[in-house]
Amino acid sequence: MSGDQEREHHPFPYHEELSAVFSGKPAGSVAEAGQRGFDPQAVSTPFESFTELLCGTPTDDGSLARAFGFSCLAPADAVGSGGAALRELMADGNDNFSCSLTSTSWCGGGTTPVTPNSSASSSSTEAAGEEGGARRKKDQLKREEDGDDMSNKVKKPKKERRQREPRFAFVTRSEVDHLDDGYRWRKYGQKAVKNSPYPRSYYRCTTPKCPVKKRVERSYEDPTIVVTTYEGKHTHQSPHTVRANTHQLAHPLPMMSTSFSQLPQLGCTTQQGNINPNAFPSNLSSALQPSRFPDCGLLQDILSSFLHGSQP
DNA sequence: CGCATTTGACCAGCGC
DNA sequence: GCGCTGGTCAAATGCG
Repeated sequence: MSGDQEREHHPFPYHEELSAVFSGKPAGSVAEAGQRGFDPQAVSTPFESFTELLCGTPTDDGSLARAFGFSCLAPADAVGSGGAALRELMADGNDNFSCSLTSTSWCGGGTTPVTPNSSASSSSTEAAGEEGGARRKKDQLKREEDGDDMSNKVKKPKKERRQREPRFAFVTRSEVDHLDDGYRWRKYGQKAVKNSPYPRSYYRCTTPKCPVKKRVERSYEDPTIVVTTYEGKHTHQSPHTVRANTHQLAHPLPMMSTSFSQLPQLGCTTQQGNINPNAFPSNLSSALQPSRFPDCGLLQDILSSFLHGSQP
């Protein structure tokens, strides 16, 4: 595929979605900021606390944030500093970076649909371009044959503008695209990502009425880096958590434990946008008592597994 | 057969 | 207003 050559050069496959998550700002505005070169002055919206972000608890006491050594996944001004740092880190192939969970490979617990290296598909914009146009015509023809004209078709009622759920992202070094995080996901879409040969996949939690969605995409500069963006809050317990509880935590979240066995590598971005690789282990255990975490879903699983791992 | 994935189209937002 | 892009839908297909 020659799409790579046609790519505009970017120091880093920056995705506004990710920075939106990091900044707590709506993607659109962050995208703007990104296009303007991460002007920190332009980004002043306070972001939510980490726990608020994850659990929706307004009564956050900030302990988690302190434990992480930063106010959230990224401070507001990190869209400027951290965002740039993020790019540099990614470009350098640095293992430590803002809440990146560096694992050499994700040992999915059996149910992981392993997609080794999403191929450099034909994707890109050309797929949606001429080819897409042809397909559209084809589909139009098909509809006409079926007597199904769009003009006659009773269109679905327009969806009212949805409010964006808080999002956060995990940047993981992994060989598989879809990381098994204990929840069950149904893939509902895939899109070519601009400037990247790797498509972005869209997943929805399969639990009825659970609004959580996630997007998974790879960095084109470092295909081993997977960016998983979560949106929303689980309205249920992780099936895996239930299972783990059933087993009295004899082997709590085995797959997660495996994946996070390299947590010492895990770094956090501080308020200054610096990497604070030591923030996790020392502070987390004191701040992240299980009682502080109601059903936070994914991250609870992750953190609890981490805590169990660090506090045998 | 039921559920998950694939895939092309549609729709809305945004920038120009 | 137009084109581009991200996000979603839903029919077709695959798989256990």
